[in-house]
Amino acid sequence: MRGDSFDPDCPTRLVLDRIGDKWSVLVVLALSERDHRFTELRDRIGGVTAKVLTQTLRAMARDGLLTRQVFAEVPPRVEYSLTPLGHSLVAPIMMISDWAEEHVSAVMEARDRHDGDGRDGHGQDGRTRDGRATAAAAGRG
Amino acid sequence: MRGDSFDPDCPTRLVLDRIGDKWSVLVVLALSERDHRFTELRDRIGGVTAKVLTQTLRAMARDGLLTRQVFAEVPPRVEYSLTPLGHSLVAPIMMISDWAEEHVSAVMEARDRHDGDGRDGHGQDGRTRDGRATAAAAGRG
DNA sequence: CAGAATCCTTTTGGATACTG
DNA sequence: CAGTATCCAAAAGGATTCTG
Repeated sequence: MRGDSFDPDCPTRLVLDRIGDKWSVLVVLALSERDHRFTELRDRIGGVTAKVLTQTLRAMARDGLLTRQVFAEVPPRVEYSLTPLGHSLVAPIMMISDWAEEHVSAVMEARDRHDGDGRDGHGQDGRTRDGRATAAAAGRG
Repeated sequence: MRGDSFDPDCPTRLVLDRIGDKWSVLVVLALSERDHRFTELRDRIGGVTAKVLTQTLRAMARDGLLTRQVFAEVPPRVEYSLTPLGHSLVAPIMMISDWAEEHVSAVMEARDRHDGDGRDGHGQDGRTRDGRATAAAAGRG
């Protein structure tokens, strides 16, 4: 048995929440190659605001995925790097990322197909279009 | 080169958004073993409301990850099953799920450590506690 | 059973201004 | 540079009620 990600009380859910955050994924990917400082991360990821990036980084640090090293220099410098735990997450995340990049066109096509589908039908979901799927029509009570 | 998940304009982001949705992950896991009808899914996943599950399923159907087969019976029956595209997502998602279940304790410990850390310090982020990290303190302005 | 509709609370997240 | 603080708009998400 693989587990109880299905159990809402299982802490695995919390972990999935963190991984499920899209920014976390991008942060892991960015840090997997080299460590970055704050602005580098923000610049690299693009589309993320300082506030959200800060939140993401804090949460990830709290979960032991990365460390935050402050250099008391002027101008200030803060380096973020993955912990071993964070590194262990790189491979799984890369698989997701790879999947996304590989199948993005298929998804977009499916989306177009679905969007343009409502024209002739009433936008249900295929399959019932020929009425063939109406099985039995009985139900036992 | 592995890609531009970093580019906010790249549709890969949209895909990551969908995958990043925690409910989608659980739906894929549930459907990876057998197809489910609506209530089965809701029951299995637990913690999800009908509204949110519906939204998730619609979005996933739109993206070609699953199909929704309506049986015109009474009582109504709707079966959800993964498409080949959806099936191709199972392996990557299982890796994530596996990671979560394997490292959940490490994450929780890190979280506890971090939470209890603020007692003696002022809750910054370690590393600077011994003042050792203050490098150079010069900066060339 | 499988949702749709409505309402409402909570969370998320962006823009802006400010700080050490 | 690396954030923090504040305000505010948008979206997510839950509870409830209703329907075919």
